[in-house]
Amino acid sequence: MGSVVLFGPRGRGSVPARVAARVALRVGARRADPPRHQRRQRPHPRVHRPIRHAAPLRRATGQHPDHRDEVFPVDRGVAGPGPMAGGDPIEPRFGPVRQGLGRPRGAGRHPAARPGGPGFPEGQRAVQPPVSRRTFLHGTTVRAGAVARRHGAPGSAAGRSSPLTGGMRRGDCAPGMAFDLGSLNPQQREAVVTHQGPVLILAGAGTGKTRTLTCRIAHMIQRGIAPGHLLAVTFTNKAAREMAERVREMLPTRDRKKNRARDRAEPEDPFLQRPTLCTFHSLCVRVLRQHIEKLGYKRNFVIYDEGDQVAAMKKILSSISAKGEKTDASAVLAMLSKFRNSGPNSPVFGDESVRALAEHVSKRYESALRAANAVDFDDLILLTLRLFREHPDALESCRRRWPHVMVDEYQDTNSAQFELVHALTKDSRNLCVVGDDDQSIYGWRGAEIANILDLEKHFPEVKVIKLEQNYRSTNLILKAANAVIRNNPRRRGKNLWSAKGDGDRIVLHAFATDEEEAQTVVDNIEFDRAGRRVGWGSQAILFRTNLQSRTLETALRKAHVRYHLIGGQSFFDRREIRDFLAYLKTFVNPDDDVALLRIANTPARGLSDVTMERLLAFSAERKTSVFAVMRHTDVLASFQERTRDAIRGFVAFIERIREPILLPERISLTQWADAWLRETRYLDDLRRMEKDPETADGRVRNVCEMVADLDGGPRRAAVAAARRPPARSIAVEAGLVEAPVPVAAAEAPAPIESRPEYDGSPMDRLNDFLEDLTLDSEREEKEEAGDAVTLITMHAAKGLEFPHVHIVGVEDGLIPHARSKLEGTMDEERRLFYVAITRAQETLRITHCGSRKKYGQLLPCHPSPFLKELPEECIQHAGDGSGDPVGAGKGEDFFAAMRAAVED
DNA sequence: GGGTGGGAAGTTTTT
DNA sequence: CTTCCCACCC
Ligand SMILES: Nc1ncnc2c1ncn2[C@@H]1O[C@H](COP(=O)(O)OP(=O)(O)OP(=O)(O)O)[C@@H](O)[C@H]1O
Repeated sequence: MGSVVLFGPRGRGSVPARVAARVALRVGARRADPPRHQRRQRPHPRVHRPIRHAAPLRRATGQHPDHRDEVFPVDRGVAGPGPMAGGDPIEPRFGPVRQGLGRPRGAGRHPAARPGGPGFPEGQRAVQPPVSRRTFLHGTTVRAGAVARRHGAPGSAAGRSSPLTGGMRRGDCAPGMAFDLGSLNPQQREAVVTHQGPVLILAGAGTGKTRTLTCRIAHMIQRGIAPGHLLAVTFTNKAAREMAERVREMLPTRDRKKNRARDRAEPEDPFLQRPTLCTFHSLCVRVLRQHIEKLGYKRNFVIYDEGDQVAAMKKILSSISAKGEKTDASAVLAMLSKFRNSGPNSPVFGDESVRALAEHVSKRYESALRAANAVDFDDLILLTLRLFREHPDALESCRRRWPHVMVDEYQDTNSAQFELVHALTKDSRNLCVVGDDDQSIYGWRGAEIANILDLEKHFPEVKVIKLEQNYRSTNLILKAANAVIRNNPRRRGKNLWSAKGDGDRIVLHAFATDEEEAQTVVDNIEFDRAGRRVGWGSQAILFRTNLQSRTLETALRKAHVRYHLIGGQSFFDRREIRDFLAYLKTFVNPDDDVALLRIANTPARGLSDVTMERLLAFSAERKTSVFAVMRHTDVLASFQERTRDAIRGFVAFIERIREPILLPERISLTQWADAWLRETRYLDDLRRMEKDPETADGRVRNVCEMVADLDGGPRRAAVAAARRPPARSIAVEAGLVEAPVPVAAAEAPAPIESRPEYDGSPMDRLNDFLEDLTLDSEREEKEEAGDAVTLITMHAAKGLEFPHVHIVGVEDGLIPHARSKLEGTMDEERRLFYVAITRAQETLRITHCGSRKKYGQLLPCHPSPFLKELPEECIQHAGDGSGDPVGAGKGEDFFAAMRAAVED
């Protein structure tokens, strides 16, 4: 593992999209069917990952330098041992501080100063965020449905200075103001300067909790605590990156060493290390990569995503249940997850036989994963706990490594995560957690509000800090949010206030259909942009379910509005992506049955359902992997000659392809994958199976981009692709890049030895790649996708803020969700609505419709009961489409008229 | 062993 | 409306 700020996601280019698959390996329809082709499964018609189709433009517009400058390790300044657990540093020993930066206190601040702006200290420019503004502009592309993306040239007008940009940022601190304590209110300051002992910041939305935490990190470093000793756990990888960025801006930059993709050697000296900012899961991966052999796993374990989990579970269920009987594997997994995560007060299964069955299934599942040297999301936490329990030395080394622990969004931690935190901090007592019980929205995932409300039980001496000033929203928005959340029982009341004025009223808007709703939201956005110079980037559309984004996307695309969809699990659900990843996993570890079964006969190579089923039976009987039994001579002998040859050929293929990745020599993984993909003719198969040539192209391109990503991530991918031999490159074939002109082709590629993207052994790099994808699927190449509207679920919006927010589909059955009524989780739904409202800084529009397309059928719906909880004086009803003047001005009418004119 | 068509089923939120 | 599964064809 490298010395990285964000591990899990390495500091390299990274890979977008998210994992979570319903599509799984078809193991398990009655005993265990091997994978089969899914037919007629087309890629999502919507362009979910616009990025994925942008490659051609990428090259055309040129690359931008990788500006990923490092801040840490920071200047060590005074030599001396780092503070040990519990010991406070003696003196500020932060190194030579650049003028105007990092002044311990009282430094003047210019909130308006942005990078490059006037009054900005020399040298600071370089710290501004990498200018890789890639945006997608719909409708400018070559082919329908595809999306082009451009990135502004470094420093171009697309940059921050543009009045048309804006958007989410959190814990914001303009560079230069550093963590000037004067910019904090007294309560925040107290949290920031309290470095020792447990601290709990329990405060409402927008009160600066995250910012306080960020400043605390910077302050601790400035006061001489070794950066390497700090651990801050965030809820998402994105949040971790943002926090790292903020901390970076607050501290002087010194060592400008290039952040190499795989700088595995971490300096011993904690002063030279960087603080650890990541999610619980990334943290555990990091710990486990180091220690997991103690638990009997191999170091190169893979992490199963949801699709893999379902596949594994199906296999088990079908083997134990009567044929024809089908149990919902994902439901079983959900139950299992709850059961495993919910600590001592685990739910009791009413029925004894159910309980026994659950235990049995759970055991089988665990051993299946272990046999495949795989762990799932829950395992990451649970195995780490087990490691700590069974190997005190490992625990001890982690405690020494991170004597200071911080957790953001603490209200959403589950029991296992609490235990983890507790294990780390029980002795040092240096724990700072931050959260808001009103924003606990992950109960369905095992989150325990009790973790935050009962922190005193475990840390009686905790210093509780309350923040009451909201810095985010105008008063009417805040008032409405408070009024809504007040309807929840059992909460810690808060008195939020804001110094911002009343601001605009919340605009409430009803529509007949969801399409109208989407259209009007887009109209409003365009009106704001044209008439008020409000950039797309400062607009966000929030919805309850991922499905709802479709209608919105269609409307946005039609209007040529750039947008940025967060979440939505399509990319990695695609068949070709899952296949490709299964191939990689198989090469990493052929004993991974789930992966192997998926690709064994994809493309068809004579290993039919029946054959694979028989092999699976053999493997169960002999308690070994499918791959292993494929090499047992007696097993082979039991097959017909043709099948036998097919099996032998497959085994030989796997062994031959994985050979180079078992060696330490650095290689180009892109070329490697390119070679075996061509050998298997997988892409041809893909194309053949697809009726529509355009979707086929899309699929092939997706795979090609993955292949290109293997070497150093997307940013370098285009370069790498362009350098490949023109004639045979699959990238060229796929139209991923244009065939390089002869001159470029003649240019000798830099030797592999000197290219940082090849650092590390192939096996390690593959593991990193898979890990990034599984853990941080959300990741964009660079957080700022340029000026684009954000489409996001209410859940994923937690912690973010936007000047202008649209909440759509606020209807009974969506929020609160129909299911939550059955489950009795109305309170959580209300919190979710509260979270959504409190994302808005300046304006908020809430919409709902009278009917909504569902199953392709228009179904009636009714306004959410939560709407009645909004105080009348905070809201304003917009016209219902009948021509009344509406909230945002005449925008809607204007556009509606225009549209009508155009469409006729 | 491989490919096709028809019918059924299902839709919360995510590391 | 979309995706998954099964039964039936070649
Ligand atoms: N003392 C302060 N002075 C000025 N602005 C502040 C101050 N504290 C926080 N802010 C600003 O308030 C906004 C909200 O801060 P932040 O995101 O840290 O709040 P939060 O409590 O973590 O919110 P949430 O509960 O929604 O996650 C940010 O834009 C931040 O820059």
